[in-house]
Amino acid sequence: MPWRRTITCGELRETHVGSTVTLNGWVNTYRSQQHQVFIDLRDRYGMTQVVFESENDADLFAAAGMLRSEWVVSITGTVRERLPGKANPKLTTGKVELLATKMTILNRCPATPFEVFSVPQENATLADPPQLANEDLRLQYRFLDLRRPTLHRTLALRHRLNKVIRDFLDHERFLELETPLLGKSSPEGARDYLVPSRVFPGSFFALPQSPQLYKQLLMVSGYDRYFQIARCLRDEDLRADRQPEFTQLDVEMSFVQMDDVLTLVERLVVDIFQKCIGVTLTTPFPRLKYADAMMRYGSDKPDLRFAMEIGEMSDLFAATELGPFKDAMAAGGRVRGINAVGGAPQYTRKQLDEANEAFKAAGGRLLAWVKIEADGKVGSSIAKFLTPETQAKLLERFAAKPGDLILIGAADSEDATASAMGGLRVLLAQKLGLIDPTMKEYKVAWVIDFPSFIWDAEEGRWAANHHPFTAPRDEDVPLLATDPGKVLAKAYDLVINGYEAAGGSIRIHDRSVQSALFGVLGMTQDQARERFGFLLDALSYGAPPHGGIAFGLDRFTMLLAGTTNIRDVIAFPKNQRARDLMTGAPALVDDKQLKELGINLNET
RNA sequence: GGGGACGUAGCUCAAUUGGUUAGAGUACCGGACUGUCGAUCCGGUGGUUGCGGGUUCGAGUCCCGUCGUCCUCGCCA
Repeated sequence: MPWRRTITCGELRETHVGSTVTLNGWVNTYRSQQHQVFIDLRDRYGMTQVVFESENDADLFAAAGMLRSEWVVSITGTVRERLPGKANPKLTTGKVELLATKMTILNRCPATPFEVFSVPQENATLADPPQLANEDLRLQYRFLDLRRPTLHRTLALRHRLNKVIRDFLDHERFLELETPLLGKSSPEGARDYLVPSRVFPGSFFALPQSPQLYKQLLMVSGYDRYFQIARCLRDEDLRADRQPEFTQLDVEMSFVQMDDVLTLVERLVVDIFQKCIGVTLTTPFPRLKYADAMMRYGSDKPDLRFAMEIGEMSDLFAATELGPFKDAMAAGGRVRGINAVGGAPQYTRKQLDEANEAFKAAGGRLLAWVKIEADGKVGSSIAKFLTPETQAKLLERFAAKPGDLILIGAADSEDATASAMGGLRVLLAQKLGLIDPTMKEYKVAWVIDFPSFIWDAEEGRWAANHHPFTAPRDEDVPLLATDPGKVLAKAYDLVINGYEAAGGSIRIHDRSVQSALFGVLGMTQDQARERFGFLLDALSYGAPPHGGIAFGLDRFTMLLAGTTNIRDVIAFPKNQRARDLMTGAPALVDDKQLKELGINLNET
């Protein structure tokens, strides 16, 4: 092929001056003058300026004048140093340019529905167009949006992440094994995506929510160190950090205890941060008990980049006549406070009212405020109910200084109070500018000692917090029979900057413990067998002690890339309603296809 | 299912209290220009203000409905 490239658009330097090369790429921008046409030619690797001069070849010059953005061309020419003072420091190739002698137009491109050209930056990288179009339009033309250099970089980062993981785990003697996509629906957990069976009309496969059951079976089969970079599917509503199909790094190990898993994962995470973005993390990662995390940060995945801890205030208001606080505590809730340090000037009375409304919408009873003005004067929305002693204790407890804003909230249960205050804590931090949206700082921690069970008030029974094969702490096993709410699990979450990056547990391999646990969940042996028959079978045939973890790789890539939008780290994502705006999926299918599957649609 | 924000030219946005012919930048088309680099300069094309209904002398603006996108609560072993 005469047009085949001999070098990429990011490589030419002064050492190439004088040589003849061929570049292939997209026209990024064009600048035409009377006697020169300049083209910035772009590919994955960078950008190179090509110049066409009228005095050399009139036909070629005329053809160059026709070029438009996003045309695909092959250009052969001579590398030459730019004229003195004409170097472009924003381009890595900026000291040279290609004097074109031959051009092949490989493909034309109509005016694009939005601008896709790249902008050279001061630090010699390429950035997005100055104004990004609406995301739905960009998703519809994802193949154009994906030309953006930041998306190229993010997907390359994702590749690197996968590679580092595979290298690390391979070196640790893990086997990468695949598990089925077409499986069996289980009643627990998220809503399944179903796939109808043609051979068995009326029967359905379920796409996996995770490879959880299979990886435990692999342990039973003696593959004592397994991992998989697995696609998982859950038919639940989406968020900025949730897609219906997402990728997990699934890991399981035999003959291990919790510390073995945590230590290995710490080494892996350190390796990832070092090799993917050059950030050095120190180990061991701090371990935070679930109960402490909920008390101090109001979240089981606290953002530890800022302090601003929540404090217990129930004792100060034990005898209060303030209705909402009194009622909340009578209902079993708590009164807790937080000091938005230096926040007093940032909040008007109206904004505090809005904060109260938001707090109530999040399940709280009342969010009161205490402002310490610059002159030390104290104002409060509940001044009538604050005795001087209470106020003094309050200020002392938060080490309040002039300019501080203390917010005190109550809700009808301990959990509700904690999470409402936790939501408030994050809002305050955002408002006070304590959170760097570009994620240049990373705070990594484990959250451990999760309760094994949560009370399902609707159903009036205990439900598994993690999943029903999560082992309780050894010392808590007796509590299964007496006080299930106090049982803590050998479960752990890896939390980074307020995101749950990974979660896992040690599994039960002891039959009597498993029975006791099913008992708590209100399941008889027969019911358990019916639901999890093959796994229980397998566990009874000589299961080794085992445990593992699963990473949300999309979220992990988000953290490494410094974005808060999961669609930025997935080549072809779905929108918030789980639609693919490019392909139009999901879509209606032929009656013939439905008929083969034995499916009749309801009239709607 | 609930709450919030948004929808105006291909794209990004503006349009005073409801008031005359809905503007700007960019893209696109044409022209000019001796080295540009998100080129510049001059000119031009481009609009069912998401869609439907209502109020009004008059609606981009107000009201109702609907569609779409994002954020969020519920939901997410």
